[in-house]
Amino acid sequence: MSERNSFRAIRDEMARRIAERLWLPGALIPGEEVLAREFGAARATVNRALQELARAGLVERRRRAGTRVALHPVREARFVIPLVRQEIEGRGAVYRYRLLSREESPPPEIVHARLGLDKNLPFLHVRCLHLADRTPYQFEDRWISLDAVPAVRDVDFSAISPNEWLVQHAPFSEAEFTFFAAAANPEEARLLQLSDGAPIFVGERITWLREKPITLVRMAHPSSHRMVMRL
Amino acid sequence: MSERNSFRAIRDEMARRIAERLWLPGALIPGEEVLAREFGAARATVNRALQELARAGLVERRRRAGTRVALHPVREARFVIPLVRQEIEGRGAVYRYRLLSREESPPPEIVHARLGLDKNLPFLHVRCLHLADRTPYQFEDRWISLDAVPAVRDVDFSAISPNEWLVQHAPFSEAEFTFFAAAANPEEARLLQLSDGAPIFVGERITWLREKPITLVRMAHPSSHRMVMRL
DNA sequence: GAGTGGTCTAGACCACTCA
DNA sequence: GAGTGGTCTAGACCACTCC
Repeated sequence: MSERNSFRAIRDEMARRIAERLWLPGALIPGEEVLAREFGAARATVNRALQELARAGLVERRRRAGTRVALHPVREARFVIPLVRQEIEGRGAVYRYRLLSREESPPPEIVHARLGLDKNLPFLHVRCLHLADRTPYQFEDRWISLDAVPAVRDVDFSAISPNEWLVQHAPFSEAEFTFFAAAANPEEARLLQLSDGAPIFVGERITWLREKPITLVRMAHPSSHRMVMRL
Repeated sequence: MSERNSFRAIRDEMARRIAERLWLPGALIPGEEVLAREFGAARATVNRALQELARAGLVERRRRAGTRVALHPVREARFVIPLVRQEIEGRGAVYRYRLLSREESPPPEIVHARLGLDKNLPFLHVRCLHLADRTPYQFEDRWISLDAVPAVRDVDFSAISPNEWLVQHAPFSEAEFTFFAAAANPEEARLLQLSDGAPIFVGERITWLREKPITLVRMAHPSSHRMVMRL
């Protein structure tokens, strides 16, 4: 592993040259063929290394134009989409779950607009609370499309959370996440045991399966919540 | 493109089989050799398709054990680390920048602890404001290690923001991001034109170059701020 | 020990884009 | 048209892990 000619070694060596300014930002670096000769590797191996650097945002590649060191390393971080339960248990706390309400209901205008729907489709509205060691951790307010996930009609969600059930029964192909800060409304404050207007951390998620909206969920956390990711 | 035997087509077809439960969660799927025959492709091509599915969290692969459909699709989203300026200009607003203070100073206990430093190193403390169309967008409060980035002593940051300068002059190898909601303290409220105690969205970022801390920054946004990522 | 995925090679052809 | 990256192939060997 990490031999002189492994794609990892080649990738890391090239990353080093970029970090240490041997290859300057904006500069054209040698072509794959040349690098392959230099590193004593096949072109495919160099290609793999370069593709990883491109994915990491360190270089920009274009056919015919060649590979350049990125001017503004538009790097990206990855973050794992957790199950609330795993998130809580991962912190060594006991996970508890409480269903607050579950009813079929037409979604309010704002939800409708958020999902980009033109016609009125039947939805299931589920509200529940996730606790860590008896402390409120997340208030989940969710709309599930009965059109996209009809099976959900037969699930009562008293034992399993919608989060968990959907992960196992309703695959998605696309998702959009939005995070922001807000002031707790009276209900959120009560459920999360905060004072009125206290800052909360909100995550909103919409998922689709092939253009069809599956679910929209709003997850509210007390301001002690930390969302962490590493690069 | 997307021919029958391209790695994309193979990847998408396998993703479809997983989404439609033709391959059940936890089930072992055929080996690369078998799949290669089925798709009329080389094993390397199937391998690339499977590696992408594994990276997306749809399958889990282990040597000798084979490839299984993930039980809990631990999927991950990617988000790009933006330059504030690009973020603002990307919204069609005019970017403005104001330096508030710049001074060498030993970091407070809390910063010190956050960086995991044992000895007292010299730091540069920079505070500045980023505006979108004259509206406060982000208050940046940053500590830069003079030990790791000595060149920063000669930069006065009145014309270029530390964010932008560092991206171009101080590469990093590791980064940690933390996001949370908080209540604006009096200074933050004044600078962001909010009322005292209003909810703000805070991003904290620490970057390292080979174990050595480069900078710690706290970025505060008004609660109208949205952080969005797509999968 | 044997079976699976992980990686590498050498060669080939294609796709895109610049001149 | 020509040069660069993008992808595929066929074959090979290796590394890990389960039996």
